[in-house]
Amino acid sequence: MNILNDDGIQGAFRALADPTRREILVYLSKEDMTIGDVAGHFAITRAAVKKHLTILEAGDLITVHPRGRERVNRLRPEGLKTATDWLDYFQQFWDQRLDALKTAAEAEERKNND
Amino acid sequence: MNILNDDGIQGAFRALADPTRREILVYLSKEDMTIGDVAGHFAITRAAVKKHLTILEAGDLITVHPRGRERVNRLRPEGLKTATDWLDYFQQFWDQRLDALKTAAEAEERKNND
DNA sequence: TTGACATGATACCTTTTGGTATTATACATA
DNA sequence: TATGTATAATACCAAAAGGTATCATGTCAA
Repeated sequence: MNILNDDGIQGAFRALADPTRREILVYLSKEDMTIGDVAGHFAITRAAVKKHLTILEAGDLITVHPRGRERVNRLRPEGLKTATDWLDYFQQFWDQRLDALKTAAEAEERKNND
Repeated sequence: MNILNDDGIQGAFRALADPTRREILVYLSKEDMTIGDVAGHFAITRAAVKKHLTILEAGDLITVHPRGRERVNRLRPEGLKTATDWLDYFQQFWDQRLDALKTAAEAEERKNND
């Protein structure tokens, strides 16, 4: 239970919950981008993009690097790993239980399909 | 971009965004539970738990099986795999780019730390 | 210095979300 | 059948989320 309550997980999953933010991560996976660059790919205002980037930064999924009057947003793979690690906890006993769960579920189905 | 826009991803990540729901998933990973069972572990009402379970079901993270007057909630590992697969897309080029990103980032740091 | 431009910061609006309270329905059992 | 129990379904509320509009700030360049 301690492993699962690590701090940072909430920020990461919160940031990942929005489709626009996930799409931003895809863009940033290919190249670093300024706010303007990112906003160019969406039909929302720069201010809205900025909010998304702030949430992504708060979730440690990106880092922001001032460069002159611009701010370059860069993917932070380690942050995404936080979410991956949490889900991997489940994978551990999927491997153990997946078959058992499946057969048990199917047996239940047959039993309950009256 | 198509792989990443698969349907179901939004439901899964939306469901995972709430800490109570993630904790419910941990409980369900150990044993199937009725709504009452789950509610027994939290300080919120049954109705609130029911809402969380509805969202988890909508995200295909659990399945619900009526058994008499009870409803048994069961983890659905395949649903969690939806989120894992999406994150794995990033892992692919972490492996390719992680070192490059790190060294590039450190170089940027040095360049920008005036 | 002055102007253009990229971003930051608020204020405000609407929708969604997490929660409670309440009432209704279904079912096991005495 | 009557009754207690498990869940369903609403209605409602407060807070958070996603968005726009607006104005301030900082920086590059002429």
